[in-house]
Amino acid sequence: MASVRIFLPDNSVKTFDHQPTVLEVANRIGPRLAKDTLGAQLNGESDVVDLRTLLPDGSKIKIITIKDAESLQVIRHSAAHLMAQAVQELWPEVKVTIGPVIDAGFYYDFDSARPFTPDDLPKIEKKMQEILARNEDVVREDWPIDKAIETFEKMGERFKAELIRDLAAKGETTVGIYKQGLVWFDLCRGPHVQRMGQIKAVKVLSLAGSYWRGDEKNAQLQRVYATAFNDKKELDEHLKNLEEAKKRDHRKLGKELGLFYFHQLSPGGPFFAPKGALIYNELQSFIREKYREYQYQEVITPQIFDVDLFHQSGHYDNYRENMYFTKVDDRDFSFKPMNCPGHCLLYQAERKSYRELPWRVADFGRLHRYERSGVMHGLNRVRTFCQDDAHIFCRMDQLQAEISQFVTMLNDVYHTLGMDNYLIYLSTRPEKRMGSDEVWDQAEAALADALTALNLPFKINAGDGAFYGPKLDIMFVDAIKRPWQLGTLQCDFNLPRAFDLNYVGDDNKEHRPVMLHRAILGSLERFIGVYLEHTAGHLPLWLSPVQIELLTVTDRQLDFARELASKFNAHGLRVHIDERGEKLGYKIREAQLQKIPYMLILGDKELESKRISVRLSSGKVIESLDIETFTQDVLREINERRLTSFLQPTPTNTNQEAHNSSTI
RNA sequence: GCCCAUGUGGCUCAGGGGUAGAGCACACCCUUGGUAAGGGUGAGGUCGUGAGUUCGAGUCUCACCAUGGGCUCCA
Repeated sequence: MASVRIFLPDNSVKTFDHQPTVLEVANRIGPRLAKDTLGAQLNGESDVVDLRTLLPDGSKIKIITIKDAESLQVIRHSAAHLMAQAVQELWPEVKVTIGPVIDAGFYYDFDSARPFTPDDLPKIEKKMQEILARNEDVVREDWPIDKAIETFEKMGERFKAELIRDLAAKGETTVGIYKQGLVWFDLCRGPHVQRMGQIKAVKVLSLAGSYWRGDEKNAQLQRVYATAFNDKKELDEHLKNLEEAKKRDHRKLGKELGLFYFHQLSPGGPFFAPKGALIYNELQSFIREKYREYQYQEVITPQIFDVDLFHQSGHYDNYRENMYFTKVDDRDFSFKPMNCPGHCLLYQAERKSYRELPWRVADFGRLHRYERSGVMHGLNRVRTFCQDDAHIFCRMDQLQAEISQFVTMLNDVYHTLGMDNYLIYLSTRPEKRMGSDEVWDQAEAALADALTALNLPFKINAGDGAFYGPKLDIMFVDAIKRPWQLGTLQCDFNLPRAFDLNYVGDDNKEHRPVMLHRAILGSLERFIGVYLEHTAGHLPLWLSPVQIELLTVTDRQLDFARELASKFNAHGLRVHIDERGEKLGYKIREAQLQKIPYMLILGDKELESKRISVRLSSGKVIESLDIETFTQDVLREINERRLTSFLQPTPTNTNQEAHNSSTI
C-alpha cells in the first residue's frame, strides 16, 4: 500500500508506510501538536483525515473536526485582537502580550502600570463596539522577522518582540502580521475574519491577575476575560448559562439545603451535616451494590503508614509536598494520600495464583492531601476526601477485558445517575516515562480496542499519560454544558515492580501483574458538588435527604400525620412532618425551597377520606391518592433508582447526543 | 504559594473614628388558615485573630488566618 501522509497545521508532513492507527499518529507527531488538533475515533473504515484539511483515504483513522467550532475560534481570536486594539486606543501606554482563545471565550493579557478596575470593563466594551462599527478590513502581511522585531521594539512592545525572537530562534524567517484598519496591527499566525464587522456578538466579562508566561517570577499582567459568539442569540444563551451556573453553585446549594459546611479551623475539610451525610452514604451504597454486581471485593486498610511505604511506592519522591506527616515514637509516619500502596501490601499478603486474577479490591478509605491554599474550592478541591477507589491486578492478557468491564460499569452508573453525556479521553505515553515501548503499545492498544469494541468514541490526549502508564479520563458534561473530570482508569507498570508483585502462572513461574487504578465518581466530595450543580439541587428520590414532607392544613390533622409518618418510616422512607402552626402556603414554600420531592397535604378532606393529596416539587398536584398504592409506587421509584417521579411522565431520553458531537 | 478583593448575630447584607443595624431564620403569644411568605413580642453580635496609631478603633495601619475571583499546581 502507498504511504499515508499526514499534513499538520504547521505545514509539516509526517509519512507512514502503512495504515497508521490513531495512536501511532499521536505518538508520532508529538504531544503538544496532537493535543491541540487530534480529535479521533477508531472506526475501522472511514477516511484518514489530516489535521489541516482533508486527507489520504483508505485509512482507519477518522479525525473529527467541527467546522463551527473552528470558525467560532477564528471569531474569538479576532475579537481578542479587537479587545487589544480597543484597550490601546483607550490607554496608549498599555502594552499587549498574548490573547488566546479558551473554552468559552478568550482573554488578553495586558501590561499596564495602572491595574485595571471593574469600571474599566464597560469602557473597553464600548470602545470595542465603536471599532466594530468602523468595520475595518483585516489584512495579513508577512514580515521579515528582523523588521518585525525592530518595529515592535521601537513601539516599546517588549513582550511581542520577545515572542518574535523565540520564533526566530526556532528558525522562522517571516512572521504573520494582521492589520486592523490603517494603524493598528499585531503579531499572529491567523487566520482571522476579513472585516471586523464580522464579529457580531462580544461581551467583556471579568478581570484577573496573571503572569507573563504563567510564571509568578515574571511581570504581573492584567488579564481581561471576554467571549464572542456567532450571533447575539448564542451569546445570550451563554450569558444565561453563566447566570444559571451561579444559581447552581454547589457551595450556595449546600448551605441552603443544609448539606455541608466549612469552618476556618479546618480549611479544605468539609463537614457533612445529617442531610449531606445521607447523600454521601446513599452514593456509597449504590457503588457497593455495583461492586457486588461487577465482582469487586471491598477492603479496609490503614490510615497512617510508616513513610517507608511511600519511599517504596515512589510517592515520597514525587508527591511529598502534597502529603501530611506526623512523628510518633520517633518514627516518621504519613497519612495516606491514596490507597494504592496499601493495596499492594495486601496483594502480597498471600501468594497469588493466576487463577485468582483479576483481583479487584475496592476501598472507601479516607485520604488526605495537602492542597495549596489557593486551589481549594468548595467540595471540588478539598484536603480530606474519599474516592470510590479500586485497584485491579490482572494479567496482561486480561487487560482489555478489564478495561471493557470498567467502561461498562461506568456507563451503567452514569446512566442511573442521569449522566449520559460524557466524553472519553485516552492519554498516551509522555516523553518522560517508564516501561518499554512494547508494553506501552500493548496497554494503549488495549485501551483503544476496548473502547472501539464497545463502539464508544474517544479522543486522544497525546503525551498526557502518567509516567507509569496510559490512562482514560472521563469528562462528564453537565446540564449546562460544563465538562468535569470524574472517572478515570490508569494503567500502572510501576507499582507492581516497586513492590515486586507476582503471581504464579500456569507454567509454575512467577509473572508480574498489571495494576489498574480506577474510580467512577472520583472523590465522593467532588462528585456531590458536581452532581448538585448538574441537577441544580433536584436530586432523584433515592438520593433525597427528605423524601416526603407531611404538611398539615391545621393542627387537627397532626395525629393523622404522625400515623402516616410512622407507616412510611417502617418502609424505610425518609419523612418529615412540619408541625409548626404556620399556614399551608408558608410550609409549602419552605418544602419547595428545600426541593423535597413529595409534599403530602393533609387537611380535613384527607383525614376523612384516608386518601392523600400530593404536590410535586414541579408544582404539579395530584389529589385523592390511595395511601397504600402511593407507598408502593414511591418504594418502586426508590428501588429502581428512577430519575423522575412516578407521577410525572418520563421525558424522552435525549442523552446520547454527546457521543456524536465529540467536539474540540 | 502568588496577585486582587472580601470577612459585621445561624443566613443575606447595610453602616465606616465617639460606644452596634435591617430582613430572613429562631423562641413565645395571637391567628387554625387548602397549594410559594398572616400579625405581634423577644432573645441573639467583645464587628475573623493579634498588634499598632488615637483621649477613643467594626471603622485607620501592619501582620496573620479564612473565604472568593484568577494565576500556578493537580507524580
